Amino acid sequence: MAKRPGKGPVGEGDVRERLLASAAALFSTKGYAATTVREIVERAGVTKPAMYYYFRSKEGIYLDLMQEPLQGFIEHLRSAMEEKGTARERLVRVCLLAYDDFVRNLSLARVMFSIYYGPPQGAPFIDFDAVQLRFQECLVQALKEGIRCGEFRKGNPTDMMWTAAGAVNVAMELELCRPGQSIGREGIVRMLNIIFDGIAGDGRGGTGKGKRR
Amino acid sequence: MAKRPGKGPVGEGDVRERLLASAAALFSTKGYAATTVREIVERAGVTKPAMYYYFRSKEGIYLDLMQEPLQGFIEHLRSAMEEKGTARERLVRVCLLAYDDFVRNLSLARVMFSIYYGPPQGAPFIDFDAVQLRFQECLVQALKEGIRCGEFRKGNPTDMMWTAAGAVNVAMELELCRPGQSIGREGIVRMLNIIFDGIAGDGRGGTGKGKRR
DNA sequence: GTCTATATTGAGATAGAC
DNA sequence: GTCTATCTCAATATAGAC
Repeated sequence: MAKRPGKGPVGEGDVRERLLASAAALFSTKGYAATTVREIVERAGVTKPAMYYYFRSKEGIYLDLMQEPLQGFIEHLRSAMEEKGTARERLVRVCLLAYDDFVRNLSLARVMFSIYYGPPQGAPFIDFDAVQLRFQECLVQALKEGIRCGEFRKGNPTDMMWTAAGAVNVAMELELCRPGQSIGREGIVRMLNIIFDGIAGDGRGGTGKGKRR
Repeated sequence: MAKRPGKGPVGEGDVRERLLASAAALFSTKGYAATTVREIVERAGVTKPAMYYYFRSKEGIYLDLMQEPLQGFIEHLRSAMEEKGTARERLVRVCLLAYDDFVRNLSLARVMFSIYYGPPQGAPFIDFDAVQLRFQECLVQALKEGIRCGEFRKGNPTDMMWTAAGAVNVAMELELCRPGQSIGREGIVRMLNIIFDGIAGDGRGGTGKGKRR
């Protein structure tokens, strides 16, 4: 009532949005446990009861914050898998999609990373693993199709999936801890090309050790 | 004085060791910020002043805990790079070494992961990036030698390094969040073989898309 | 060296006015 | 809806006895 009754395109954002943005920034720079609600509300320019009004607790604002981008990613995966193309194209597309979503929500992705791979920090449980699994299933599906139609050589699609997922993860992790040196989408494509083509000698006179299978 | 004056092989561990073990377990299951000094000392079976006697603070026990394995890893890298072998063998060796050290110190590695890739959680700064950089330099060195002597095809050694590092990271991350399904050392070797050999069609009648360069 | 007891600070959360 | 003021509890850290 005091500020905006909730009408029209909000310029700076209403209280709820400001609280979410503030929490995202703080959780991602200090961590969930190390962030206090006092800091969240101060940064948002409101007081504590405002936070407890919109979200029931510190856990509540965390859950509201994280779950929406995760649902979005699942949805993006679904549509991407419906598009056409060769197996290789589909694989690259899904990898870049994951990376794009990651970068778009970089702050929350940092929080997710630290909780998914590390200790929960007292934060309420979110099933990040289910999302990760969904992503990996998409990769495996593309790889299996590629193997079936002869686009890829025979082999263990799960191993191939992990190798490709590793390339995507590396690009994400670079974005997290050396933002300036990130290799970006182009880097992912180059890594995937390496995986597709291999790096062992191509007859230029190497030792030829790599010619297995 | 009350327990052991510090003589002979300590069976269960003296107070200092018990405190370190307790802190490692708690930091890795709850996170640095979410772990309290009270929990650390209770699990170690001592009282708070004992902790403040051996370490000056919660930050102190964290630093003592993390730094020793990091120094060990740097040292292991150094000796591994002095051994002989083909570039491919050296690359695989360094990757497995990193993985072995990671698994050996899994609890602390989990804490490191969450702080290196995520928010610092209020923990004092440790230059994990310098260690990571050292590891990557070893990989690049092996790759450059392999390219120079024709064992690997020409290409960007940095991109190749990231791809290999991604494979190692994936194995580590699986160990962290799906310990039962970890692909282990053998999985790393299989992923590196994929990177060496590529997964694109090998003339079995595929679309032949992969034959760039 | 290790304890009991306590100081001190700041956390998450709420009551109740407006 | 948003505030001031405050409750309650647990955190890190320390003083001082033994």
